[in-house]
Amino acid sequence: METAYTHVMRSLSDCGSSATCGSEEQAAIRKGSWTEDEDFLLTNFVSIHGEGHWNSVARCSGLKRTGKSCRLRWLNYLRPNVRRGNITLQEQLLILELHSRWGNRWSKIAEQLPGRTDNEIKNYWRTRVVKLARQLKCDVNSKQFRDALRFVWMPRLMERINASTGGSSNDQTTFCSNTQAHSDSCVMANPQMLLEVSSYSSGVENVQPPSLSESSVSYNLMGGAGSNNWSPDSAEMGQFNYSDNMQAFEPGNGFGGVDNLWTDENIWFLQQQLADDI
DNA sequence: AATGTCTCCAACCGCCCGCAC
DNA sequence: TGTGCGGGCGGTTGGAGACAT
Repeated sequence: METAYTHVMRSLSDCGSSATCGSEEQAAIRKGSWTEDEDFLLTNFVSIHGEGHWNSVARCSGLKRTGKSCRLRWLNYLRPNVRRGNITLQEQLLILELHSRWGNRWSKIAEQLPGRTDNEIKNYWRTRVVKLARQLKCDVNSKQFRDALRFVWMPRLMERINASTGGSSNDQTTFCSNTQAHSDSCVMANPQMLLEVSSYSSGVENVQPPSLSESSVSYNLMGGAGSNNWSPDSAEMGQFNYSDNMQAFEPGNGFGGVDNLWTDENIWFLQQQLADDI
């Protein structure tokens, strides 16, 4: 029985004797935006021969493109099931979470967002998150900014998700640790979002996104005392500590007892950004 | 209306890794 | 074991459109 792989190899091998496969045709490599005709050619070629062996695809399809260019165009644009359009609130939340865990592992993050490409996520991060860090005049990789994401931005996203889904107390899940005493500061989220997060994370081999517990329903956003000091260790444990709530970001309180980044002006600015822009 | 500036994102680049030989 | 090639990944760039002046 012929596998997809052997089919591709045989097809491309056949192509090797084709008149359209001459190296002289590669003399002028095209760059820049793809035309409709090029998209059509590539789509047809891949639908017949399958993905992979992109240099051969470039040679044999008649496209005056590099293999890398063909691969990129296919993966980021032409491939079926590519999701286009705005990143949803749920997706934003997941990106922030996964980035806090994995850093700039865009392809790994993209695996958890069906239909989204690493390029798209990378662009989102650069245009939205890095921009915000720049406006706050802090490094995007600094602890201060990461704290801002975890304690302000992500809870804010969850609030907006709740608001947009119109959940009631019956169809929401309260995100509290079992030992959390401050019930008034628990974060609520719609189970649908959790299910989406859960489905995103299925199939991950070694590590699970930190948003999930074993049951995929309870989500420990609330740490114990002193939980405002985020650490990679706590993330590794699968525990997010979004508390001790927004008080830490109120003007004059500073944050984490550390620096002077969280000036009144910065905090006000951040909250305005999150309220208006996200 | 014309020009300058900013934002977003598609595409490119260079590095690295795995695999075949 | 060394080498070359293909493919994947993250970083960066450039152009088009939106917006401001």
